[in-house]
Amino acid sequence: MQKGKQAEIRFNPNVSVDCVIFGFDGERLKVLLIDRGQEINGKDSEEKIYVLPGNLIREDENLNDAAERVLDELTGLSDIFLEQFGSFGAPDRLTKEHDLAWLKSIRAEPEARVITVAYYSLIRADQYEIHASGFAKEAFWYDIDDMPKLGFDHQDIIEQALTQLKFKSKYQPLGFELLPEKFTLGQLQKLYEAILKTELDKRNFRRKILKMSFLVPLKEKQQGVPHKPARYYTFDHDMYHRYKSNDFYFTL
Amino acid sequence: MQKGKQAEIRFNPNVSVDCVIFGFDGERLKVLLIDRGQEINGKDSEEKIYVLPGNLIREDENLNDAAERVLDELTGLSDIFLEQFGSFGAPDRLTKEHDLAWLKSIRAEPEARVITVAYYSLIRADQYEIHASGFAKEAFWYDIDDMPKLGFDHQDIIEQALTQLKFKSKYQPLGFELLPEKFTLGQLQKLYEAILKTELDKRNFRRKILKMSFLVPLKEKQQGVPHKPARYYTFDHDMYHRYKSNDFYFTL
DNA sequence: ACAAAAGTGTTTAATTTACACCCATGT
DNA sequence: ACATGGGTGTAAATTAAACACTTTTGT
Repeated sequence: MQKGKQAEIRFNPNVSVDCVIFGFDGERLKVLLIDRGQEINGKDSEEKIYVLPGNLIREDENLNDAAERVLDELTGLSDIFLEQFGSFGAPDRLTKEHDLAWLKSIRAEPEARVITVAYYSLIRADQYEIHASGFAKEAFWYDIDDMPKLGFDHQDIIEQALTQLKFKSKYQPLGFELLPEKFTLGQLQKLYEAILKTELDKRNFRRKILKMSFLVPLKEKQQGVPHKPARYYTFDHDMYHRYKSNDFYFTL
Repeated sequence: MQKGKQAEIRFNPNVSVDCVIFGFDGERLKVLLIDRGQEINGKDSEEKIYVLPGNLIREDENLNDAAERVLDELTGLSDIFLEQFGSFGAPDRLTKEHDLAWLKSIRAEPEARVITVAYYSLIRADQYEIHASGFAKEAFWYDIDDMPKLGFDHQDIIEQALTQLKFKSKYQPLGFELLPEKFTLGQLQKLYEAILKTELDKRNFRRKILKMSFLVPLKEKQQGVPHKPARYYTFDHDMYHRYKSNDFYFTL
């Protein structure tokens, strides 16, 4: 991420990154979408088109850096662990008129064939502040089961991200890189339930998840809740990686 | 642009595909590499550089098609199920002199920043014929534990492909899309052992693998082997996919 | 006092592991 | 006849699944 020599920044016209940021609010799984600020029917129709935060990569930056930069530029989110999960780029990706129209308004080569490298992450929706900027007019969390019309092939990209998230969460302890600092076991269970769309037995869940040695209980407990306050846990990165490299698997 | 044939074929200068083809010969795991036909020290030194089969994509083809085409063009392999597993493209990917020298000999824009989308597959090394063509002077199987010097970041790409293969084989029944038509359970076990680098108990392996309903025994048996001939099995694609979608997991 | 989620064990069923011998064939 | 890998079952240990009540807090 170098700034300064403004005139020097060149973008690669053929490669972009897109970020699928899943957010969990304690109840439901959401995705972060941006309103690209395009009036679709001339008048101020309600038909807006939403897209994933994404943009072209710079010629001098690697893919991961590009993903982090673009996410930051459009939504203000930084220091988020992003995991690459696939690349998309059918030549007929640009089939919708409004997509082309929009590209003409922001790109030097709007008709260039673009391959996008997709990343995803999972964060606590309420622990980060979103600030739309750049061409993002607004940025919102959308419930995964109730999404608006999306530009390009972003619907497809999100679906694949979800598949990946489900798969990973089933066979690995939910990429804890993707999780917030501290959490209660109830929250963690709800998260799993939201991702896997099943109900889990509380006692069995706790036993299994605690058997993995990288969950560490904190002294801190919930406050101000109208029920028995739950203990917070955090997780030990070192332990986690040792565990991970040791060919582990687990199942819920 | 590159080929004299038709003036119409245009390549995207910034995006390529690379194929990591794993081959199993009944004993060991190999990778298919091509000799790009470059004399490295002027004289006929033994220091050749090998690369994965890969090349730029066309402007009008999607990524999967590009991978299939490029693989076919360079090695003669077709009808092989390829699975995308990642994209690579550090801006400093082009650090080796000989890589640049070679690109200058075959590309219109040899210095362009290239992002490559990587695919892998696994086949029976002895059931396909390899015919090097295009810029591939030769194509060989190399033992996974005894590989020559590789161009670009191909060493890294292969390592990640192997990790992916290991991971998948552990949690899914080894992408049977990637397997040959018919096989004995002994061969299948050896394959798993080669990938996972462990020994497996024969009886337990058979029980577990047969419990999955998509392995179907054939009437055919081995012939001409100096021991009790083994039964051949094949696998039922439909069953496999039904199984797969049903949230299954399994472990060896 | 009540509503709401936290926290905690045991019994039963299913799965995994370890382990050894006979069989069919080619040389 | 012998060398080679194919093919088979069982008992013991581990892991998964089902299940209900008491605790702590805010209102």
